[in-house]
Amino acid sequence: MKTQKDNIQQLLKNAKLRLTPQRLVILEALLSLNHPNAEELALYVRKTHPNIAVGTVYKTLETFLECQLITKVDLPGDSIRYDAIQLPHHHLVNPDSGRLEDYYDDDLFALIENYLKEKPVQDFDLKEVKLQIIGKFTQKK
Amino acid sequence: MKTQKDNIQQLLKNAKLRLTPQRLVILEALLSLNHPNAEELALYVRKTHPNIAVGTVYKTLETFLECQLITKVDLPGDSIRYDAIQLPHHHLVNPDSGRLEDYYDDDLFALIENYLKEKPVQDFDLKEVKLQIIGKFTQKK
DNA sequence: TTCTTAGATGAGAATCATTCTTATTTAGAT
DNA sequence: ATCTAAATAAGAATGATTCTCATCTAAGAA
Repeated sequence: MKTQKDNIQQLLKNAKLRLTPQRLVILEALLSLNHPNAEELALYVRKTHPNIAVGTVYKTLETFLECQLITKVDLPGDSIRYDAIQLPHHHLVNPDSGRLEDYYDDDLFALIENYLKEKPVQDFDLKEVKLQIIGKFTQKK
Repeated sequence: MKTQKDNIQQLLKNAKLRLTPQRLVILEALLSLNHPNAEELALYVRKTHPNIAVGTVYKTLETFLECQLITKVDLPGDSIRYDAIQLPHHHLVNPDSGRLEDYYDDDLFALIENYLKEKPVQDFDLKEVKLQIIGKFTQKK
């Protein structure tokens, strides 16, 4: 029976990173919070590591980015948010409130990627597509 | 025979904004440069207005955003970039180099929007979609 | 178990993109 | 020409992020 902690450890081992307590809890935070920024991560981590340096949070995030454990998330004018979900997904965004949610729809992904296969972008080596769906949430979270 | 300058003036008049020289040249820069950030705009403007305050650039951009003359452009971890193009378009992005280009394909837009009409996102009032196509440019600009 | 070492962290300083503040200037109406 | 509200200039302030350097420690070897 693998726990979340085991999964997190496995992710770090797969990435050949050291299993420091700080890294474990930061990755846990990234998997638990909704697209947290550095400040939100720091708040979460400080519950168990009151003395963690904010520089460590940033440095850890940078390391995770380099290993592609996580990605940065687009949101104009907001502080950088991070995303640890590896499954293909889109983002629902309300620019007014800054709320950001994952949206999973494999068919939509397939539709876009097939279209771009049939009609490739010239002079561009496509790696992935990201769709932002902008609007308003009509249901309280 | 309308010049670009006339067009710019018309855009500002339509938005009920005053036609200050600074605003004229900033909008010209926004229409001439490729998704400039504030610094790039300031450099462009300083050719004709050496004493412009950087705060004025930012304040002008904010005013243009409020009037929806321009939009901010997503690019994780980069400084805010701005876009004055009003026609529907996607963005081609190379995250490694930071290069960003417009990509026009009305069919792709229609495809996505039709899909989302047929399969609406629950509890979400959709306003627009933005597609980022991530990869590498294979042709020198 | 101990030792070693390269990697990671802590603490605080530095950077810089952006926003704020206040005095001055000016676009546009009359 | 005058007036006024809006816009600008100049510089200070803010805060998210990065840098620096001393210290700590995960993990591998013995």
